[in-house]
Amino acid sequence: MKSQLKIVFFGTPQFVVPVLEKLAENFQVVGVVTAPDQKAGRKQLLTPSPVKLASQGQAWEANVLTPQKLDPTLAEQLTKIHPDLFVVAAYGKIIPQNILDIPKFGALNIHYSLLPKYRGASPIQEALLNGDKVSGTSIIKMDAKLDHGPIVSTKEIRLSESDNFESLNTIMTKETIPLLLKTIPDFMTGKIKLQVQDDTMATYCSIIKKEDGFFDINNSPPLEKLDRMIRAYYPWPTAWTKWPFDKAQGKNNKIVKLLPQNMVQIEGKKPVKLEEFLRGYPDFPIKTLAV
RNA sequence: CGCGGGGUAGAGCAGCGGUAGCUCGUGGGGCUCAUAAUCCCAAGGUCGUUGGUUCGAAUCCAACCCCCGCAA
Repeated sequence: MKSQLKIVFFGTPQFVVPVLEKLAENFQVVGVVTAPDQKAGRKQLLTPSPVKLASQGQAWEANVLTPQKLDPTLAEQLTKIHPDLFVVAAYGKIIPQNILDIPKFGALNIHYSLLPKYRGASPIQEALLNGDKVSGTSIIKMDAKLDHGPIVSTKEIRLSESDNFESLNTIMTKETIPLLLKTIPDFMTGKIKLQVQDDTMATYCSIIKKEDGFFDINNSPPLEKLDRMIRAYYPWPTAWTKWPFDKAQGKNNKIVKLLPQNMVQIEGKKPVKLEEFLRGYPDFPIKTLAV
């Protein structure tokens, strides 16, 4: 039985596509807002966001919006659609209050941490960097402040020593989808009592930059920290360093990435096990990644 | 025409004009109570493809195919 609830979905990256798909199976997705096309790939071709690509051929294809700015024009477009609810998942921009006010039931946001902990753009990475044993996923009713609105529902997720950003992200999404599908009807009918976040407990994390993954090969961090970086920053930006290796004419600096599962990748080459890497590059200073 | 790295034995690499080499793995053998330890021997490569230059090319030139990093 498909609900007649009209939803507009806000999201951009690949990992959020399953959320959109499941929403579409259970509700009326009447529009999607996602990031504008960007140059990507080695050829620098203009590429639509994964969410936009996933919208091709779908019922809401005509209402895929890719605004540069969340301005009155967008508000007008959204108003025309007459949505009942927004669902926001890794959209990438802060949505102003006047837009959040458009749907009659407001906007829900999914966030991959146990709020108010790790508000911001990199909750999974932050949990991995801190070596947390438990994290989780939260659904909140959005307000204009960053990840600040009252909590609608949450679910704890236990982390393992081998989780990396990619794997944990997949787990989070998998756990969040059923929670979201269950939460939406309960939220609409007012069955759920919203829980205001305790701002005094809030912590924040900012968007990951490429340099965050860098470490000095001559002064590399303790193995435990390195291991956390490797897992938190995989597959991007990865824990990486610059390493000078001998070449016929002088020394050359190459980027070397450390990947989960004891894998190493030097610029221009495929990932290999550290053990194999060392056979070809016996001078590489890191001899083990075992914690 | 965004920038750059690379394609050489099963794997990771060196060689960069004169009949292919290192580490590891593999096979056989020795030493051991024994061994992922150690020693000896062996197998295994049309050096990405196609042309060109040369007495001679993995090594130089051209084109093409494939892989990858930056960037976004």
